[in-house]
Amino acid sequence: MAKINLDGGHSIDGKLFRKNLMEWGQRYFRPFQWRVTEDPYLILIAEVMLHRTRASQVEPVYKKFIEHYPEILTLARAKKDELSEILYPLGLRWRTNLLSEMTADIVARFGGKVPEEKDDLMGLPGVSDYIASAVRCFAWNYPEPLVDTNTVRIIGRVFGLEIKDSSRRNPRFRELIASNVDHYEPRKYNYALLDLADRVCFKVKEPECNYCPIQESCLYGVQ
DNA sequence: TTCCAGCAAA
DNA sequence: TTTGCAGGAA
Repeated sequence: MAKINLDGGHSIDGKLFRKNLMEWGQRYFRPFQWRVTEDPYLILIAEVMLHRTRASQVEPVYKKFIEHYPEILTLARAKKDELSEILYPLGLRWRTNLLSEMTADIVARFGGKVPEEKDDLMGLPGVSDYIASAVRCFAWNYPEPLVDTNTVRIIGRVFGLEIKDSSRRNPRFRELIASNVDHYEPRKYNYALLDLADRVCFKVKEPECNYCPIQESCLYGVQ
């Protein structure tokens, strides 16, 4: 019975938490294009696009993008103006340059293959902890913790922690998120967390706790 | 800690 | 019209 208990705070039955979450996640899985592939290149591209950008906004751009650049060598040969035109609707225009630099780096230092090691990924321009972890989890199924605005919100609510903008850099949050990752099916687990954040555990709108699969583990709303 | 930058939902 | 978004870099 894997109990999680840090600093004498709230403790949960981690095994039950994961079971409930993943059963729910299987049912409500959002089948985005970048989720039905294990190609690390495609997953990396998606993660870069999802950076501070809604999935619904990414969908049409991603589709068009991979039609033009189905693999990394076609992207490496891309014309700059065509690339920025495709990426334009996403905003954050510095993404174009970063993506070019990232691509060139993968070609130059890793022979055009997206590296599998965490440190190698994090050495790429535009790639830090979140994207490196996401690629490793979704492409190779490594049990990586994903620390982003969504997982911070869910885990923060479960453990009754105050959630601030800076919480995603808080080691305590990172520890809690890491200690709950499922080690048998990490990909399924992390997708379920992101889907739960989108469909139930809303940020601004009041979360729909009555429909939440992990309600019994969660301190949110408990008196 | 602050900026990023277009878009869609509210 | 305002608000907030699958983070990273400065």
